[in-house]
Amino acid sequence: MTRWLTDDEQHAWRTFGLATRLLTDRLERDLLAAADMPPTYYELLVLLSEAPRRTMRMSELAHWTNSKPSRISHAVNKLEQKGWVRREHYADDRRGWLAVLTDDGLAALRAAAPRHVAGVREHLIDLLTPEQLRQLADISQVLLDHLTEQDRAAGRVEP
Amino acid sequence: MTRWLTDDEQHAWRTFGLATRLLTDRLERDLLAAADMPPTYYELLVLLSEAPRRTMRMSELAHWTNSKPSRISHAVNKLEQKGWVRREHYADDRRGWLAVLTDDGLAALRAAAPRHVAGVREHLIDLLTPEQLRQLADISQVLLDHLTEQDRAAGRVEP
DNA sequence: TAGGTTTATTTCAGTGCGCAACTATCAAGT
DNA sequence: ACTTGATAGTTGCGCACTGAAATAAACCTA
Repeated sequence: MTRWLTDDEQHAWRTFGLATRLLTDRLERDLLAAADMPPTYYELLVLLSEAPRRTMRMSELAHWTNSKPSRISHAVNKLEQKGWVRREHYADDRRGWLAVLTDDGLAALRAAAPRHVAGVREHLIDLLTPEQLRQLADISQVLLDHLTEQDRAAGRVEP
Repeated sequence: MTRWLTDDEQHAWRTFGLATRLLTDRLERDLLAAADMPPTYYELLVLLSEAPRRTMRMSELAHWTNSKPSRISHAVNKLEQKGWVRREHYADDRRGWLAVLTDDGLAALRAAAPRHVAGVREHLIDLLTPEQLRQLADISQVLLDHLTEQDRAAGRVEP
């Protein structure tokens, strides 16, 4: 027997679901239009740009984007073709590979960033009061803790 | 010159973005596993189930899922193959078509719903206090108003 | 050094989507 | 009535993304 949602819960869920979908659609469209950069790529470039030596192992990329290895392999192939990323052997374990963000890649990211930030401001940040922004961060943190905890319990990631 | 995000803003945005992505991924995976129903289909079935006579015009479906006509056409083809939806002429304008949710379709939806609701509870609703739920609804409403207002200003929908 | 495990790649197939071309219908003007 | 133009929807084609499975290479342990 199911615990159905109350009207308030239903309303919250629907509004939330629709709003987030529209928001992400919008940001992705804008990013693609402005920088010819699929959202998938952007995420990977950001991860690399913030990593030490602008470098990450393939498996790390897979972990933080929680995706299968093959997906990363495909994506890095594309990024390598564009000249934004290059592969390097991982010295300590020669099965492994490192993805390194090139200067061109960093430049592309820097070129795309302002538009993206402007979009985030326009469609999210600047719409909310500081109070609401704090609330949103708190709520998101709860969800995040829960979802990553789930993954951990399922034995999918390191502690 | 770009107004970059402050640390607080950055944190809110990242947490929010990641949390929503993980949440939707999770719910979609569960739904697919439990009901063999792609999230895309589910959305359409829900829309139809709540419409008068369980019926909607193709263009309405396109509007409320904000997607291109062709996408709806393809999707309804699939749903029709499954026997969950049937097409009917629209009497008042014979260019138009109605998508009608069949009894089988309603049954499939009813079968999938409990799992889905349980997931929404487990990964969202039950994690938050009533206060937080209200905050989330308010915030989402702000985003929603803004984004649909944008669409309207761009002349994409009726008032 | 044999056997099992881990890391990553590649091939292949499936999916979902949009664009462009097309058909059919309607609505307006002449 | 007849043309013209707009609207509703479909279809075919190609593209991009993803995952499953098979493979190869390096590693680890007994």
